Amino acid sequence: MNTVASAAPYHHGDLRRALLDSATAILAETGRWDFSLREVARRAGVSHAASYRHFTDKEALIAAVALTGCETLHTCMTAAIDGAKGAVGTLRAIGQAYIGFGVANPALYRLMFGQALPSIEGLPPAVLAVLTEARAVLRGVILAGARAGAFAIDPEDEQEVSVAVVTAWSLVHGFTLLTIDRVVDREVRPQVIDALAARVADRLIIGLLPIQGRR
Amino acid sequence: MNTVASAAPYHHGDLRRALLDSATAILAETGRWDFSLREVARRAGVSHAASYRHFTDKEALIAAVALTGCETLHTCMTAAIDGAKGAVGTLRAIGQAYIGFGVANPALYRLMFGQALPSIEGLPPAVLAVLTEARAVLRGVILAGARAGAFAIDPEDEQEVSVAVVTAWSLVHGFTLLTIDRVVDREVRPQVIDALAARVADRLIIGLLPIQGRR
DNA sequence: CGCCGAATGTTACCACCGTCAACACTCCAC
DNA sequence: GTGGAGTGTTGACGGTGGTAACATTCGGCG
Repeated sequence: MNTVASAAPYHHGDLRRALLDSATAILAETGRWDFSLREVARRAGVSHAASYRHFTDKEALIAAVALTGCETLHTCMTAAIDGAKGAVGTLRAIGQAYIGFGVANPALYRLMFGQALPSIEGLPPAVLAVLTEARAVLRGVILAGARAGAFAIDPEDEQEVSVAVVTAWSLVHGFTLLTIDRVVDREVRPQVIDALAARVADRLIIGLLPIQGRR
Repeated sequence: MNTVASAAPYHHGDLRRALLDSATAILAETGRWDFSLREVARRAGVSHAASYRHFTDKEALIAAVALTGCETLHTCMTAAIDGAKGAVGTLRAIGQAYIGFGVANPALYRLMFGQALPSIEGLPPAVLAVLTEARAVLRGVILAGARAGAFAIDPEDEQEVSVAVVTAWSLVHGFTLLTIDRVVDREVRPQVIDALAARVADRLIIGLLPIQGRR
């Protein structure tokens, strides 16, 4: 029993958070999520079995990391919407935020969409909820644009709207991954990813604009 | 020493191939590539250390599996080109072949673009070569279309062509992954993926067409 | 204050894994 | 035939995920 502040207390305080931070740090440093649970524990300065008081599983820990990523991504997207004007501008802002998050956190992004999703079932419901809402946000933007006549989409046609949603999401998701994986880098090596992303987005948006608005 | 044919011979014959097949089978069945090397060996009816005569590493085995996937994908793409006419038709055919491969081999696809690519460096050069050629094929198609006036792209503008290549690849890659991960399924549940893919592709292609060709 | 149960962390242990080294069998070239 | 090269086996090592039994601390209740 030592009341000196510098002595490590038996109880950690917030070990759950500390473990998450350690795991996230390792993920960011190595780009891999096949680290050992024991290494995470070592890093948090705790014995290897302590994590089982906070996570049922190694997989559960990793899922929790992925969840924080989903939440951050969602925050980025909604923040981007707030600062944007017009349907096209909003769409662009969302895409930019999305890609920006992925490029800034490549390993986390790959974890979220690579391992955490071995088919969407069996996911922590929390992750699923965030993804669902993210899609709803995108759909809302496109729908609003369609209603305002900014896009050549019939807002009453569910299918057509869905196609646009899937198209936009696919483009942004694919671009993010190709950029992370450096496949894009070898095609064009842009000063800034943003510039390329903007031009790629243009190609999509041109396809969405009504005839008179194009080019 | 037993000359009876039914006795298992000491030498396997083509163990390398057998190990690859086992690993591929496990991958397809479970959707995961964190299987144990020992399980692969068991499946091939061989002792746990035998694989080290054919693969330096567990990672090497997995990379080899990914390589076969890359080759198959490349084959699918080139085959699709042969049967297609016109720039738009060819582009559509490539996309369809690409998506079809991904959907038919979800785990393999995810392995190829999820784990085998922790940034493109450090990849087996063979994989890299296949990817590079795949991109060249796509670029060739788009360039040809641009030269023929089928797309609103200046064939002399390297950047513009590259943007189109990245856009097309991003869209197809993203769509494939979202479909594999069942994210798309919850947006629209199409009778066939093909129909959705075609409509998504249309959105891209409309953006590529010259003005007079649209809609 | 003192005590007790719940929460949290530790140690000890298990089966299994990746990898290596030493050994066994088989095939082919001479 | 014989001797190496190639291929498969056995056995061992340290590390890992996971569990159980034990230790420590905290918070509430007398």
